[in-house]
Parts: sequence; structure tokens; C-alpha cells
Amino acid sequence: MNLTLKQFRYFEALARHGHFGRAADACSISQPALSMQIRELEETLGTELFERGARQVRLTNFGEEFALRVRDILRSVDELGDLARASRDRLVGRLRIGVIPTIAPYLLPEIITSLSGLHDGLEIHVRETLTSRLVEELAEGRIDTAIVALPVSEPALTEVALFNEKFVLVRPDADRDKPVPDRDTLREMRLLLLEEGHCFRDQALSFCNLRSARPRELLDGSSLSTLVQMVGSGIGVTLIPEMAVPVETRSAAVSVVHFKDPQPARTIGMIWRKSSPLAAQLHQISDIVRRAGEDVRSREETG
Amino acid sequence: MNLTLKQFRYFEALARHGHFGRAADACSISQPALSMQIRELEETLGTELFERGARQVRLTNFGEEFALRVRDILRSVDELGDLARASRDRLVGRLRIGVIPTIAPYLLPEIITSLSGLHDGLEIHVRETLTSRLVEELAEGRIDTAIVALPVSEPALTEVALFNEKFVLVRPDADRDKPVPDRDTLREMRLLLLEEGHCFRDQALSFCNLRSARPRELLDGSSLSTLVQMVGSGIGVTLIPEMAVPVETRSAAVSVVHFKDPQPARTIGMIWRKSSPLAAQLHQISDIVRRAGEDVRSREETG
DNA sequence: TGGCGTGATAAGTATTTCTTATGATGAACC
DNA sequence: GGTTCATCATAAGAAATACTTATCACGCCA
Repeated sequence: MNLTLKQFRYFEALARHGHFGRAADACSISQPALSMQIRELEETLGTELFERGARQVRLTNFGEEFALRVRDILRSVDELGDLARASRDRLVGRLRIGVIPTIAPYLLPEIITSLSGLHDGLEIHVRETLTSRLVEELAEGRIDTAIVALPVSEPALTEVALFNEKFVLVRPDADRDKPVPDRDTLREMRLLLLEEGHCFRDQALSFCNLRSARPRELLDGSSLSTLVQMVGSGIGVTLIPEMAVPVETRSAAVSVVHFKDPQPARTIGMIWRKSSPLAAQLHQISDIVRRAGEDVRSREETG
Repeated sequence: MNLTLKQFRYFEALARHGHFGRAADACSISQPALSMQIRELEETLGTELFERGARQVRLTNFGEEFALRVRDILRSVDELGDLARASRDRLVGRLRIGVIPTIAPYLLPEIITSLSGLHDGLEIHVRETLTSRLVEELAEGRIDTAIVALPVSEPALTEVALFNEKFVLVRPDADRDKPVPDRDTLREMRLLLLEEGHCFRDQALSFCNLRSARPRELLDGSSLSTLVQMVGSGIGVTLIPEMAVPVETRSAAVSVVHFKDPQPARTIGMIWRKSSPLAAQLHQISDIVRRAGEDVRSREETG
């Protein structure tokens, strides 16, 4: 036989009451049931825990020591229950969130502020990389959720749309007064794009009705920031998501214009494993992220 | 339902193996049995511990935290078993031993030396008082054993004889060359005795064939040491147990003589509750005490 | 699409644990 | 000194629990 928590609970009651009948009452069982479990416990241990006197039940020396430890254990076990109850509703512990590079710099500060304000004691890990890798890491359980451009169309993943964001044209400041190009004239221009793998590259190309582009410059490992700086140097033009405008165009000699309808845009959403037990919390979080995105974009409009 | 250690063990195995089948093997149960217990555990907690992927079983955030604590608990529980095993054979913890005043000063130093030498980490509490009170305290579980003169004849107590000790006559040094009195001549002398309640008083009286004595001096709260000093002052004579001779007659102007046969004597023994779970250890201890007594008495003879 | 690996579910069985009834023992009380 | 009371142990049958084997469901992979 093995030690059981039930035996510990009965033992603790008996140690406290010093009386089989009353201890059994306290445990809501019959007195023989308690007797049997105590005997079982003593047999398992190979030692007597109580000295049964005619009129009193006393702990032995060993029983005293045993009681101290058992109380510790029972306390720890009860804490487990509390812990579970606490973590059932609100998100606790670690949240590993992946974000694509064309969103991360603009949205993350807001997200992290909101999340850590609402969920005290939440540890946030951020992973910034391409969608394909995020999906991999999601499948492997290395991150809990990711913020990407939809659709991802992975059957194992849940997708939740957060908001749409338009793409804007960034061109040298000198071009400020030129007319807004349409997608066809855009194709004629020297369009600077991120390296392959970035979804934003594909989205931009698709807007221009291009399947692929032979880049004249290799921009491996570069960022929207780099692109904008290059535009400022008069090398060409580029597209950036509108959320990036305030950050990226502040310190560059560039001008920004919106396209005429139909404007290019993409849907930003959150994804997570369908099997994730965090699903409920992730839905809550998606609301927070949506609000964060709205805040950022409204700041842009007014700023 | 309640949390059980069994569930914790299964959970730990599953957390370790990340695979229901292999974890079940490790627990020597079937896979469904493990599945059920894990589900039960999760339902009890109201939280998911594992995320069941198609090809892998992963701990959730909460599961990770849970695993840490569960491992702690299981370790504590296993330690309980070790603790029991360790304390089964040798005596550990606290030993509360009572001794009557006419033995304590002469035997205790030796006993304590032997006991604490043999049982490392044994905490010895000594209670020195009259037999009647020792028996009371034994019954109440306030001491574990007592060293007294036998018989005590309490049905609830085990008696173990340790050794016999003779009584010797202590008389003023001036009487050194007088003949050894017998019990009848002793009755004529001015016999100094301990106050009522001391068994040694009764034993001495019984040797003289007296049922009681009207003491001419009230010696309440006194000791053999006091008696001997009084004898040295020429007030009367007294009897002391032979074990007390070296200590008590060293610094007094008294002479000591043995009686002729039949010499007065008493049996010193150990007593403890029949229900005491320490019985086995107490038997061992009684051997140690017996040897201690022999050592003390042999030192007396040669010294 | 069919086989494979894996976990969940189902049904029946074994084991454990509980309850009620009763026995044994020592203490208290005439 | 028996009688009664209190208390814990034991016994036997009932209830609850845990386990086993067999089977299903699902996703993955070829």
C-alpha cells in the first residue's frame, strides 16, 4: 500500500482531536473508517503514530514529527487548489507572443503597456520574426500566440481578425506635389521592398498585380525603417503600413500619400493553436490588442 | 473529488514523458487509467494541465508551475517514508525519563552518558520526583519511562527489574568500632528518615519491622545528603542505598557498615506504559540502564 | 485515402473504502 | 466487585473508485 493524502487528512484530524470519534466526525466519516485508515497508515510506515490509551489518544514522538511534516504537505496541496483557482480566470505566468516585424515596433509598446497593466504578474515574452516561422513555433508550442497578417490558413490554428490597416506610399519629399500614382503607374516606379519572406512584401506586390519582383537592391535583413531612409535619399519609393507612418517618416525627407480607392490594405489578426488551453484568455487578449491597434492608428490620424 | 497523491504521481510521470502510453508504462498501469486520472485531476483543478497536441503532450503554463510544486510535495512525502524507516529501529527524538530522588544523583550521570553516546540525536528530559507522581505522569503521557523501586504494581505499567541494591547503615564516625546492629537494635536507635512519600523511607521502616515512625525531626524536602550530614553531626543514624555511599559519605564524619544477612535491599527497575509504542526501545534502554547501575556499584566497591 | 500512432471513451471487473453492527477493554461508579 | 459507560477495534456487506481490455476518434503521413 501507499501513502495517501486521505490518510494524511484523517491523521491530521486525529492528531488535532486526540479522539477517534470526534476526528471521524470532523472528517464526515464513520469512526471505523478512520480507524482503518490510521492503521493502514501506521502499517505502511511500519511505525506507530499514536499511542492508544484507554481514555486518550496521544501522538508518539515520531507522530509529532510526522504531524509537522504532514501539515506542511497538506498546506502545499491546498495551495495548489488556490493556485489553480487563481489561474483559471485571469492569465498568469508567461505569455509568449510572436509578432511580425512590420507590426512589432508600432504596436508592441502599446500592447505590452495594456497587458501588463491589466494582468498583474504576467510575464511577456516577445518573438519577432516572419509569419512562416511564427507558425512553426506556434505548432511546436514555443509561443502561445502570434500577431500576423491574415489569412494564415493553417487548419490547426484559430484566426481572429483585429483590424485592417491601409498601405501608404512613401516617396521623396521632392515628389510632394506630384499626383498620387495608381497601381499601374506604381509598377513603373522603382519600388523598394523588404526581402523575400516578409508577408508585407507579398502584399505590396499583389497590390501592384506583380507576382514577383527582381529587386535591384538586396535588402536582406532590413526593415521598413531602412526602406524609408533609402526613399529619403531619393533612391525610389516604397509602401508602408499606415501604423508605421508616425515612427518611420518623422526623421526622413519623405512625403506620405494615401492611395485612391481601392486602397491597398491588409488584415491584422491573432492566431493560436486550436488546442491551446489559453483560448479563452487569448480571446480576451485579442480584444486588448485590437484596442491597442485602434489607439495607435487614431494617434496617427490626429498627430 | 479531491486531489490525491496517486494523481500527482501520474501527473509527474506524464509531465516527464510527455506521452500517455509511456507514462502509463512507467506507472505500471494501462493508458486509459492514466488518462482518466489526469482528466480527473484537471477537472478537480478546473484548469488544463496539459495541452494535447496531435503528436505531443505539453504542459501548459499552469502545468509547469503545478509540476514544480507537485515535485516538491512528492519529495516531502517520500521523505516521510524514509523518516519512518529511520525511526523504526533506533530511538529518536525526545525521551522523557523519570527517576526517584534516591537514585537520580548516583545513576543519572552514567545513564545520560551511555544513552546520548549510543543514540545520537536523542533528546533526554529528566524528571526527578516521588514514585507516586512519576506513576501519575506516566499514565498521563507526560513521561515515557521511570526508574523506581519495584514493585509498583500498576496493571497498566510494564515493570522490568534492573538490579538489587543493599541498604547500608550510616552512623557517626565515633561509632566506627561498635558492633553492627541488627534490625531490632536499629529500632532502638534514633533513625533519621526522609519525609513521607519517599519509597526509600518505607523500605527502611519495613526492614525495621515498623509500620510507621513518628519522626522527631521533620525533614520535609530533604535529601539523603542532608540525612548524612545530620548523622555526621551526631544526631542519629540513617540508612542509605549503597549506590549513594561514594557520593554522600565523602565529606561527612560518618562511618558506613553493611548489615549482616538478611541484608536490607530493594529492587530497582524501569516502568513504562504497556501501551507505549516505545516498548521495544525501552527494553533496549533498560539494558543500558542496568549496565550503568552495575558500573556505578562496581566503582563503589573498588573505590 | 488508408494505415499508423495516439489519446479518449465504454463496459465490465477488481479493489478499495465506507457503513452499520458488534466485540473487547479499561475506567468510573455505585 | 460487578455494572455501566466510553472508546477503539473488528467484521461483513454495500458503495464507490480505480483498473483492465476492447474500441473509437482524430490527425498525421505516405
